[in-house]
Amino acid sequence: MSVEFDQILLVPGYRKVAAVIAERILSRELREGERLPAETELARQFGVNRSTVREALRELESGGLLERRPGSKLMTVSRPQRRAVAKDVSRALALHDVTFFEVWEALTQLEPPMAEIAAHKRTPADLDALAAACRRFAQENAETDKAVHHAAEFFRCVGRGTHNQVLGMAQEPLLDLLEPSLRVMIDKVPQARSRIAAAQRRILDAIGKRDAEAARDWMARHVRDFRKGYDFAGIALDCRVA
Amino acid sequence: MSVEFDQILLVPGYRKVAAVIAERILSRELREGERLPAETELARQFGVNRSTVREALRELESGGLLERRPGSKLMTVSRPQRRAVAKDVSRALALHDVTFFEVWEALTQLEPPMAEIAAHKRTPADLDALAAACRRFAQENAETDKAVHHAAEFFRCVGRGTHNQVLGMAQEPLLDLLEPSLRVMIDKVPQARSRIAAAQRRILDAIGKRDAEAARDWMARHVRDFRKGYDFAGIALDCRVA
DNA sequence: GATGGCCTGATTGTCGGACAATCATACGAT
DNA sequence: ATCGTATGATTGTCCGACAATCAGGCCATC
Repeated sequence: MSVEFDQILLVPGYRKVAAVIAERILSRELREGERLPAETELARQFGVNRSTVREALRELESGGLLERRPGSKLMTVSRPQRRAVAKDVSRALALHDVTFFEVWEALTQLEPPMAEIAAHKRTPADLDALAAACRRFAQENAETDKAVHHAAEFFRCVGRGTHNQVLGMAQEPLLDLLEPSLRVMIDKVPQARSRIAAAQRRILDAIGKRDAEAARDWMARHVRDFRKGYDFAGIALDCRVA
Repeated sequence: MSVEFDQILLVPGYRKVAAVIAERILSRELREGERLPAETELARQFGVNRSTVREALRELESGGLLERRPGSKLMTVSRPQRRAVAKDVSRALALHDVTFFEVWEALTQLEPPMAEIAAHKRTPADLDALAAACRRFAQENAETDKAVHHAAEFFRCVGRGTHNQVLGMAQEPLLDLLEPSLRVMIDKVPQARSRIAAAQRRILDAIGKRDAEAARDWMARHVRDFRKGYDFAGIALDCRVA
């Protein structure tokens, strides 16, 4: 029988400092918007050098737990912004060689239920936002970039209509990853713009009438249409996104 | 008419350095596992001080683009690990006061389709893993912590069975957020363990037989059961997760 | 030949101090 | 009341330093 030892792990100071501050934020002992002490003061309190504190701050900053309000020096506690987190997720997925198919498949599973829920839970304000997004896509779709952006924005409005942050957060990286392929597709498929606009109107209408079933169905068609667009544009589905 | 100027933004050096290195990694110019030059060398190349380089490295490290293999000094390029990214997501959601209901609702929408896809795409190896997870839950469910962990692990196995990284990544934060409530529930509801075990067996069976419809249905029931468990255990659904 | 000890150089983690640029604030002049 | 200025605080960046650890080579011992 052999003697076994656990691996001893020595955590560097900057990570300990970051962990302590992060814990304070997670436990809501430090509230959002609260200003952190100056670096020298933190260094004094933790009993480490300012350089060490700064490295810890960089870690927390990139994690979105701290931010600096524009034109201010002191760091303030903040909740990670959805967009920023989503960006990290899509970056990670891209590096893991996610394919167009995987993104599309996830869309087919995620978006229809979201439309259904939005039909139930949307407020008048949500509906206004959705209508505005639909209008914007119909009117400003000449430039490919704008068209793509507005198409994604429509999905986001549906997401907000669900009043479910978890679903909204799950959707966000999908849209990031969808964009590049959507750009190619809209460019190459002449009828793409009109078909997207038509689908958006149907979905908007269904959500407006609180017709959950119709919202789900039209959203399902809308997403299925993307796949046809891929085929038509000659985008290989097993090709990685980035 | 007033003259307007765009806000000028001065990006600190450590962020520029981080951005340049990140771009190299994203563009796959730097490949996974490749070792980064030493800090002094990087400082020389970028023409900045080593402290500045170090702050940039902390940013990339916490983003998962760099890591240090245990027992090594040089940093190596790495792809962000799914678990780490998911942890960031669930942390963000928790800070945004996500409720049990939102998590549960997302589960109801996400898991059944995943079971359906897994029934189609699972390999024999996936099935083995799923069966093992099912067995582990059935056998080691005395300690609440183990039971919770194994229940989550079963979901993860289903996720892997979909062979869709996007869905897998969407699922992961849900499981993180589910755990605390599941812990309370399993503790307070006597029949929870047996019901979960039964549902797992049904799902496993359906996926094994490639019966997509049954897999979806049983997964839907499985998740719906959680809600009953919440009610039974007296967990308020509109209560925030953390 | 394999093992272990020892030396040397490279690298990181941490420290202390320094300084210019910017921010916050109060004070005073117009 | 508005503007300019002085003053102190804070950050971004730099320099230099040192202990601890890692990597690799050399050598003695078994």
